[in-house]
Amino acid sequence: MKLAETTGGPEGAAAPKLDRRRAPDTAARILDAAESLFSIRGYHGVSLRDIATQAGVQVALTHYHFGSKEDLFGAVIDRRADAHVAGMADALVQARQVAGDQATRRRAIIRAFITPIVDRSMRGGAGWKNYIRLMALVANMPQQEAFISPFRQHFDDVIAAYVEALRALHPEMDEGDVQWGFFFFQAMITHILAESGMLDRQSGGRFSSRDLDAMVERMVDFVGAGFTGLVRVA
Amino acid sequence: MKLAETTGGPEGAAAPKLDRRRAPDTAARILDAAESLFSIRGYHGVSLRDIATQAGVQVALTHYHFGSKEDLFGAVIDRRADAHVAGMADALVQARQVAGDQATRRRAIIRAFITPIVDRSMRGGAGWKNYIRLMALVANMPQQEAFISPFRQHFDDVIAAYVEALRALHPEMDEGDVQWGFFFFQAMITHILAESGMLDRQSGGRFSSRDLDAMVERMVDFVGAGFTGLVRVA
DNA sequence: TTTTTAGTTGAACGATCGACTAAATTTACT
DNA sequence: AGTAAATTTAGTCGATCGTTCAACTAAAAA
Repeated sequence: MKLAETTGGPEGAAAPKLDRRRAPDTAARILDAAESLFSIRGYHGVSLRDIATQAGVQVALTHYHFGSKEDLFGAVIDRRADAHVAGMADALVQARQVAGDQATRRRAIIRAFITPIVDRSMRGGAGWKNYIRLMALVANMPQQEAFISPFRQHFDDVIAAYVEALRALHPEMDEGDVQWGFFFFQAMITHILAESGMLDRQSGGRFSSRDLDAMVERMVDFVGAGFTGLVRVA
Repeated sequence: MKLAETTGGPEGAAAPKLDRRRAPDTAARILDAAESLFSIRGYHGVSLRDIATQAGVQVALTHYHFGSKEDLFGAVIDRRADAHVAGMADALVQARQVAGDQATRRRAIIRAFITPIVDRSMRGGAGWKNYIRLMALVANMPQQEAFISPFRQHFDDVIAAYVEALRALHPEMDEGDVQWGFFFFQAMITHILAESGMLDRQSGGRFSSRDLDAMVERMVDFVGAGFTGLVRVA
């Protein structure tokens, strides 16, 4: 997954410097186009020529900047991953400081998990909306390890931290049941984010993206109450 | 979108012959291969040559029997749709006859919705397992109207019937909130079924398909309790 | 038996795919 | 200004894509 590198010219001489003479925005435009197209039609449904055309550049530039098609896909994932993981981790830190009864603190953690995702999708601009949709698309093709493993590499730790926070909050529950609950929660998010892209494109859908805030509230209600259903009664 | 059918010969004469020219199962083999491959790699990730090879037939036969690639995809969907819709409708009829308090009857409806799906995936044979996985895969690419609309055409009515049954059970709830709850429920199912394909292929996964029955129970617990969280307190 | 029809075969079509290269152009630094 | 590195252009490569076709086989109908 190399980024812009020299095309293997005579490397006998010269310094190893990586100073980027001029890269106005070509690489970013390619990433934007790839992000947008991959998130809608999937990896196989998009050609490098599609991407180059939408970016307004030559096909060869995709190879120059990002290598193979798979590498480009990985670069799209990597670009925003760290920022997003950091946002999710921050939200968890704040949620852990919420005081109150068990239900209140649980709702805080649940809300903390989904808020950064929906926030970026709704208010982070077109790029983030596409990125979130791409995350959902990839999360739904688990058969293809090659596509999903880059995502897992980035997000596994922070997800585990959320599960641990919920587990600590529920000493009365089986650890496995807590994992089930969070798994159900993730499944809901994944599907809804995949669908949200359509919903604001054609306004005839079930709800507009403006209603996503309301949906988050209903989701926190639903998931928070759902966890109580997982407590085994003695 | 014809299936392998007898060519309507005059069966008035002779014995109960089971004629069939010389293509006893070619069309079905093509559908099986397409179902299996589409459900794993998606529409664009599969070529007609892949399908023909796995079916052990010539590429041209896919066009002879089913027309274009898109038509073949539609034929895969259509083959099992009616049987599956009927199963879901039957389960709802039985669930409506369950007596008890609100929570009990609600659990019956929830369980009725997911049981036919998981049942067919686990105990319906390889074909049904692939079909269910394909349903999940398609449900998660809502941007592509051409792929999802055939599914909706089949399943919209029976899904509406489930929502109506839950709504009748919850006169105290907003109709919109009932729809939210069922939408969350569907989202969970969709994602989990997409993932279940992987889980029994590589046994290192989080759970084996034998544990799917246990998962259904946890899911009924979770969703049933989740609905209580959607009731607006006055 | 002859004719008709459904099914199958193997090969090819034009188009497009991902990958790659050489040359031209632009930039940063001396 | 000169130069070397960085970037962009235009084009080619073999492979594969979905689709089409004419020829052929075998069973059903006449």
